[in-house]
Amino acid sequence: MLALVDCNNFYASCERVFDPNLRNKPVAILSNNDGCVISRSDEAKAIGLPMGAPAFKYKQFFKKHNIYVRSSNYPLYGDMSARVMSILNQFTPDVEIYSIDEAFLQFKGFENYDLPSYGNIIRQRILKWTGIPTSVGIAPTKSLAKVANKIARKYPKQTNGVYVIDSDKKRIKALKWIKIEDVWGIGRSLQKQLKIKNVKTGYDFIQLPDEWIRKNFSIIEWKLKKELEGTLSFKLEAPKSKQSIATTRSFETTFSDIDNIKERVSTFATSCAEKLRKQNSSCYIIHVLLRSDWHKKDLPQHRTSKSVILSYPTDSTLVISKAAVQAVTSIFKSGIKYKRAGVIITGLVPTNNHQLNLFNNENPKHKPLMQVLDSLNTKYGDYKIKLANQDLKQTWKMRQEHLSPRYTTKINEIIHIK
DNA sequence: TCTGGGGTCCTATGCCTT
DNA sequence: TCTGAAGGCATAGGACCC
Repeated sequence: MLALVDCNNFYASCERVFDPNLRNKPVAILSNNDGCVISRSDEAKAIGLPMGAPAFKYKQFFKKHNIYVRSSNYPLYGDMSARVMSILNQFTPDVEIYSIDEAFLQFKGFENYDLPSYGNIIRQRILKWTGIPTSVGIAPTKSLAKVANKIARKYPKQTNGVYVIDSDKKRIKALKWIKIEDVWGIGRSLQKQLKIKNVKTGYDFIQLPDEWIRKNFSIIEWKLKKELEGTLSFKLEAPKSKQSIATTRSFETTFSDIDNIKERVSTFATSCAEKLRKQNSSCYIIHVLLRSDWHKKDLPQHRTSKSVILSYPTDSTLVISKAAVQAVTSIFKSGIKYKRAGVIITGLVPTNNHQLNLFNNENPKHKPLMQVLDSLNTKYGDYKIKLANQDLKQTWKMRQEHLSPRYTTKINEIIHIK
């Protein structure tokens, strides 16, 4: 059996742990740049605040309904997540951290356990030790555990936050209950195709013939069907090293000049390179994206990207930034108002263990230079050492008007008790 | 004025080689 | 030497997740 443990309204719950004023009140958390709503408390959902609501359109709404608004505080959420996950590790050695707020637990050799009560112990311990409420779904497969979790979340009073699918009868009942768009792995596009075939629930989906699914969809949907029928197809995954590292952002305004875009791209490349060195990897593929404002339908649109393949793997900011800037210069079109750019690095290899190229290798001076750069940036934090082509005047800053303190990761922002 | 960001995986396509 | 089929690979783009 597998359990899916999911933190309820995770970001909103994290804010509540440290600010009791927010308890039992409607809370909304905004995305980067305070752009749109990405997490809501139950109270905010009940008022009718939709997921993804653009903050600027909902200013009045927030005010009218006394919704407490917070900017996203990722250092805080990341730290709270690590605490929750370490608690889960006490219950079984087989834990797959699926995302910042959820994890799958596998119970091998737990046949004699009373799983509903075990689920309850998990919930209670997390709540007591971290203050984060969770829901637990238990079932023979991951996809069914997801369904069970939805039921636990939807009916907290009846289920006490834990629901177990351990019989065919319960499985069929659950599948007849769950809407097709709420099934894990069914997104907007698939939902549209399935509605044409009159598939409205998870149960309708498993009635479709295997061949039809195989022909019209990808292998994933076929596996999904097996999972919903009770056959394990998605195994618990071991932690994998990352395939790619990305920094992509929307600009606070649009840019039509190459200089501003080069500066942004250089900054994104620098950030990717720092993340890369933190995990002791090097990369040899650099991918740059550039895109106009798709909300402005009347303006000419341009969406483009370019990859650069290096002849040797590198973790040098200088090399990665130079390649990214060259790439973006070659795809830039004048006369377009660009709104968003990004740098994605792939082809990741461990730095100390990669194949050396006979003729073409990293400039040996870069390694000590990067070490100095990283240690200075760690020491002086916000006053970073930058490349000359980055934003030296600090004119660019993310909007975060409602940011809570980093209670758990910065000593001078720790909670005060009066 | 102001509509997120970071990932993974799959498929279609085109080119090259066998 | 020509030709078509088939497989491998890289790339771009889409779909999905949180």
